[in-house]
Amino acid sequence: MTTTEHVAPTTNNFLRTIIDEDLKSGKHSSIVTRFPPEPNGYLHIGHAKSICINFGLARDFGGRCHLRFDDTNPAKEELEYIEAIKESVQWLGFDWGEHLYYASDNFEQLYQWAIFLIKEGKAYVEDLNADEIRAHRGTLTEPGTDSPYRNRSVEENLDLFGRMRDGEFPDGTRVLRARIDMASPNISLRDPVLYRIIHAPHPHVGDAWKIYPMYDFAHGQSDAIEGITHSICTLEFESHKPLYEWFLDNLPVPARPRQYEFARLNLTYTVMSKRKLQELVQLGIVSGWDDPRMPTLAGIKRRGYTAAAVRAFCEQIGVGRSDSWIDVSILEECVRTDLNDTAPRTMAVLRPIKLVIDNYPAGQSEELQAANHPQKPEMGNRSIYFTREIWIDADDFMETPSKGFHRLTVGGEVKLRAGYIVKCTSVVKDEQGTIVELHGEYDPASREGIHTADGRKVKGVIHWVSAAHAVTAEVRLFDRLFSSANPDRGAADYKQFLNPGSVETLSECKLEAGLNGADLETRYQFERMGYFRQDPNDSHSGKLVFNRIVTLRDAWIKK
RNA sequence: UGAGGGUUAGCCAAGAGGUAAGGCACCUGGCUUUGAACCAGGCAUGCACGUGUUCGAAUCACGUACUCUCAGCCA
Repeated sequence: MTTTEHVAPTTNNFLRTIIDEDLKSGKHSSIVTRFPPEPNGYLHIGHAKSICINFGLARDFGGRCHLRFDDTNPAKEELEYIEAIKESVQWLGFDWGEHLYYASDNFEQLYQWAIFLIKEGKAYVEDLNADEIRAHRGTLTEPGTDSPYRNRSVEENLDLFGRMRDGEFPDGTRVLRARIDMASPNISLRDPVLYRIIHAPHPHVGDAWKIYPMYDFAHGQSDAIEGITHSICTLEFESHKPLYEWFLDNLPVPARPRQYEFARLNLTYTVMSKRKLQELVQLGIVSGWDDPRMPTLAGIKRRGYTAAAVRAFCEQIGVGRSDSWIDVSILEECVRTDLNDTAPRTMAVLRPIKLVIDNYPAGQSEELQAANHPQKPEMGNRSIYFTREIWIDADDFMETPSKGFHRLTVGGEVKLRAGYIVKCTSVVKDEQGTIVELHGEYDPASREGIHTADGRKVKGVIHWVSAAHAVTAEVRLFDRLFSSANPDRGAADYKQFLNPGSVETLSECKLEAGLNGADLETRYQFERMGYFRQDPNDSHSGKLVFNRIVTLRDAWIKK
């Protein structure tokens, strides 16, 4: 890649070690990996880890990575998801080139291999129903027992399997099973189901098939067909590895891929299971799969996170085999690091309160230059305007300041960022006693620096916007969706840990005029407030809507 | 004693018999017109525990504890 992104130096991991050795020993001259999602939902940050591992390894070792849809269950899959998944992978910055595959494109070959197993006496048609099969399977501590149909003749199996394919039997009446070992301590080897009958249209191959292979019968063989060298999946598939290998050993496959497992990503303050994510959408707890609070790639993208930041995050968390919990703050820190570098600065007053500069003439205005980035003069300046009435943030004023507060107070002075030093002289309140307006004076000689005419240093610098020039916008502030670090853990319903304040909508925010009509893609730093970007769905010229991507680090608020 | 994994600092994580990388977090100090960023420094006499092998063990052996995964016609 040619990006100049910040990426933590890639540390070694067990997969890199394995690949290094395979390349060095000549076992492989180049590597082929794959990212194999089932198109049954939207991708989330956990998938991003897998994508970065698979595509990243291929990139770093000069190999290639395929995108393969593991579309073996038409009951759950949809075209919509296929498109959304492609888009997310591309958004993350990866390219499968010519190598887009579907497990369903291998259905005929898989079917022939099933027949091969039947002829070898290694597969049989099962007439038992699902409950009976379960009863025969045994338990974790007890062996299973053979099905009465286990010893059918090859001819009968061939006949029945052909009729299954022809659609002669209804769903659930028969399955094809591998004939392995009902007493195996590894349950996935107790005559696993290979094919089941599903009369449903398939998003990729239409209604060509009435029987569909299970994951186990499709995955390794698809890897072999595509010439995958390193088939990398998550740890829960580890117990399937002997089965994965059993098929490769017992079928005339064209290659011998190897499966390796890594620990899936667990992130704090969110849930990651597809079922729960879907429930949040269905119950209307979030606005959709792309709600900016969702851990989906669609949500993260809409929120304004950059792909570079997500990649840096995946690089930073590493790859291991031990169960781990990554704190969301690490993801947020990656976003800040990326945006600090690239985001132009601007000022926005989120909770406006008016400050009237009594010693500045009404109707007058003056143009000031503000740097777009304090450390990058090459990013240029922008014009802002100083006038008699300006907006400042309500949080930047305290009538009776708490200890350590160094913003504006009555009688106190503060520097307006890129502007003058102002002093607050009085407070105007309504009958209820709420502050409606502040009055103050400015020091005309204080344009440069933070020192007053008599040499004192002003402690606070605050952001502000000219009332005469400001544009009004809606700003959405997001917080974590859950108030518990592990809403998923324990017996309690995860929904009871929902954070009621996960979104706060402020509708009367005052922004610099330059933000009106700004490019939708540009991420800005609203100085002292965080990083923001327009909501791609809801923001338009008539109504500006900004999402807060992430706050700035705040050493003051922590105290 | 069903099988298979895992355990290195608060959170991740490198390490493959030669004396504990790195990142985040945290703490000091510096710099600063963002309480931001940045810079400098600090942060494991110890690698779940125990025993053994060895001149030498996070690395090897044995045992123990805790923890995760598997009993879908899901992936």
